[in-house]
Amino acid sequence: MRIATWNVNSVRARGERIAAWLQRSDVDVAAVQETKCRDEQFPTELFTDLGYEVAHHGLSQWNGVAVLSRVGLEDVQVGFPGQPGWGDPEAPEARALGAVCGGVRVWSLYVPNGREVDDPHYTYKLRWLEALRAYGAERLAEDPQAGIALCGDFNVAPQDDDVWDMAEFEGSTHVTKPERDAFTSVVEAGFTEVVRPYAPGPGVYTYWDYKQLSFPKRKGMRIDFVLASPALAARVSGALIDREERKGKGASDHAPVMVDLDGGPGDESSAPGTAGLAGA
DNA sequence: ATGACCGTCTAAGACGGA
Repeated sequence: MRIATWNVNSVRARGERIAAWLQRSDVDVAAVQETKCRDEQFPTELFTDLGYEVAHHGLSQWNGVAVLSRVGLEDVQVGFPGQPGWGDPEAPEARALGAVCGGVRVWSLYVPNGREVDDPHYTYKLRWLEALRAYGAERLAEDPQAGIALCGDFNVAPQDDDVWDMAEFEGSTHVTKPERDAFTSVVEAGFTEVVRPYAPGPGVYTYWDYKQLSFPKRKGMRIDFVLASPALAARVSGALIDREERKGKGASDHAPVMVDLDGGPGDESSAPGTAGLAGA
């Protein structure tokens, strides 16, 4: 079974491109972030026409998360228990959607950006990650064998090698110790980041700014991850950051990230001739 | 070449992104 996570930066601006990528990449389950639309604006038919079921949660032109699956989509959860809110009055944003697909609970997560270190949005980001850790820890305490994938744009570069030049990030969000500690806490709650072993750095990223020729100059950040529960991590057989999809006109500023799992629907051993992911 | 921001809301700039 092949799962993917991708911050698409508007599903309306890029729907055809997303659909073509899904089909070309033989993806079974996709966790999608930054759809930038309300539910009634989501181009559902683009994906149902390809055999995917669709769950989307979007409240405005901001944020928006979806799960697309062709291996079943059940028990949809809008947000996770304890998810912090934003605004006045404070309310949860459209940043988390979970569904059980092919026996795996797949979460599409869009962690708040943080904006600036001295911005209230930064503390919101830290609270959000702490709440995610607490939720994940609770789920694993209830069922240590649960297959859970925390997929998404974490908006944290956990290691110095995850940005092109640490000196350029002096005083910036995404690389501060509190953010990295918050990310590490989710990992230490039992969720292994399963992509890095197959796509090691340095110089391997998932995001490149649209500005200043960042992509051709290879100035990127690794901020999109798949964090797997112990039972799920044991099934991972490969992973790939598809930087080809960042090329050309009409690309998202994030690349899709794919992970292959042994067993479950679409297992390679039961589908001869299907090539697995080779890694970086 | 992979090429010098992009998307949304709204009608010219503001906001968010990271």
